[in-house]
Amino acid sequence: MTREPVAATEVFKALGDPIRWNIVQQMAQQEELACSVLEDTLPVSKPTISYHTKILTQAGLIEVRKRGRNYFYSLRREVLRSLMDEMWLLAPGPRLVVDGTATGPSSADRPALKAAVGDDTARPAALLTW
Amino acid sequence: MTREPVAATEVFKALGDPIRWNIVQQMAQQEELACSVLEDTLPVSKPTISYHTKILTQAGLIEVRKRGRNYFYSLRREVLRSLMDEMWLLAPGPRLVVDGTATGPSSADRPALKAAVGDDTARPAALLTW
DNA sequence: TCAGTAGTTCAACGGTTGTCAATCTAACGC
DNA sequence: GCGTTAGATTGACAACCGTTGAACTACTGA
Repeated sequence: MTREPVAATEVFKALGDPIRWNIVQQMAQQEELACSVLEDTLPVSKPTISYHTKILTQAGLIEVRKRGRNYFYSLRREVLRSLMDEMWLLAPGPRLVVDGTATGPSSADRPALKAAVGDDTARPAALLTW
Repeated sequence: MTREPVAATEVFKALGDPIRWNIVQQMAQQEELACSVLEDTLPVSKPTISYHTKILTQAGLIEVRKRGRNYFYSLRREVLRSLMDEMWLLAPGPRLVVDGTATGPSSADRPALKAAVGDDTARPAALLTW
């Protein structure tokens, strides 16, 4: 649930707390992160961890899986990526666009800034946007 | 001032407010933005605008220039880019890295994920990271 | 010199956020 | 069933945040 697009500011706000940023970074290392690990690695109590994971969930950044009485969290990288897309619109820089839809959610409706990489021969798989 | 590296969470927090995100987006459109424009386009009082621009400045996101009695703000895009770099570490995806230092602040000390684009001939100017 | 203007700083206020102890719920092992 | 455990929820509280009117500072133009 909470699969409707979340406002960018809500995601930013979720990432704007040291503990939550720490959680997200830990999750990026593994495919799935057990709640008990957070209890060991974070300097806060259980209710506080629960509070922070809830905020991350509401922001769409993590996904919760319950297995028996254990909880496992995983990072929804596509949310992070679409946030990067939004930021890229404000501060464009070197970036690769795989032709078609492979780059991410919003690669299709981006301003027409594309230019072929390398020489002028057709190279359909890689376009450089600046 | 405030040119020392700012913590990622502080920048996220600065971006996590609708009014501040609006300001940043407006700044991305022009090279420089007059304070008076913000007064016209935002639904808050002058002191509030001052408060938000101060937070954005402290986060390193904008730069202030005073000309006579007018203030002009400009976006520091490199801060946005280095934030994207940090996020990219957590959620890698297609991305172009210009060889050397042209990509941004942290392209040098990134994990060794680089691979040459296209065929195997040396193409020093463009590296694809995945 | 002096009134007017642009924007900041200050003080105060209500609302939100982060924290924890206590409590609750659901699954586990016996 | 029954005690134990993992983790969420609740309630309370202090700290922080966003907003504003009022006062202030610095520049402008006559």
